[in-house]
Amino acid sequence: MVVELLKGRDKATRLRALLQDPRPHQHPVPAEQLAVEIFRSFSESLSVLSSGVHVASAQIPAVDSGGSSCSGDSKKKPGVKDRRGCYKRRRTADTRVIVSSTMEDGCAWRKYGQKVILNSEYPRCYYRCTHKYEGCKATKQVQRIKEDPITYQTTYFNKHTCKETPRAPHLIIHSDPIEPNLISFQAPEAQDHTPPMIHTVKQESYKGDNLSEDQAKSSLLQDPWQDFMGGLESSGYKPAVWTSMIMSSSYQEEVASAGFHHSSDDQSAGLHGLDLEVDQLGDIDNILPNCFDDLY
DNA sequence: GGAATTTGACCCTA
DNA sequence: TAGGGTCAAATTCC
Repeated sequence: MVVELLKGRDKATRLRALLQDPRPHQHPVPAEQLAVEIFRSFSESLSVLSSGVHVASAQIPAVDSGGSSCSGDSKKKPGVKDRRGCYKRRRTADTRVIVSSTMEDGCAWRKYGQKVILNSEYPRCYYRCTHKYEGCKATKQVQRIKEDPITYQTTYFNKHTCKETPRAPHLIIHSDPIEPNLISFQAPEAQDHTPPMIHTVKQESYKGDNLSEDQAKSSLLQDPWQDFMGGLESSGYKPAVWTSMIMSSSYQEEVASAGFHHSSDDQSAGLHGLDLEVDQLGDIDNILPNCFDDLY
């Protein structure tokens, strides 16, 4: 993991130099390739981190919830009995885990329970959507993190089927069992009604009326980003690592209708998500190297 | 007085 | 059978 983080930081530093250079075409490695490699370093690091945590929790009995209590007494024979008491609600595609400094997410929730969890210092709180009796099955569990008590881990189950929508997009640590390490932002519309999708935006042709090409691009890409950032600030989310931006379906249509091509191929999704961030934030000096420093 | 929260009891799963 | 998830009566809040 350390090796991958160092590689990533090195690539980010080179990308920064490239972007600051008035003659970027003279660099041997293009920015696009560096971005791909940076994204790969993030993925590899998170993959290593994930497998390491898994191994640790299997070897050390007394760790916090997340798989701890299943290991039990070392004298016990491995088998069915070792899973006793390890009941955990099964996660589905609608299950999302968010780590945040606040429990607030803009939705109306009603607390229906609180439990002391084995080996957890803090109780787990259970919430359901206020509109349960209108048929909304959305629930969430909130638990303070043992190692970082000012941080809450919120697990969402089921999508809101009511008209309630959160104010801000969310930092989602994993939204899909197939991609357990994906760190992504998901727009409210996408979170409520559509499965997570990473989309990319490339300018293919411009068919604007009175706006210049730059104005059109700016209006399409910058405004949602500013809303997104504003939403983050208002809701207290301060993520340290950003890897991709997930666009709502309505915004994809908006982008497409203005002459921008969008695609969702897995191979390039991370790259263009990263490109978007670089373009919009314009602060590459701090973002990428610091991401790796934070992880490191 | 209605809505939200608390909390002990019960249910479900592995 | 232990422990996580949910229910519902009691309590608190507005």
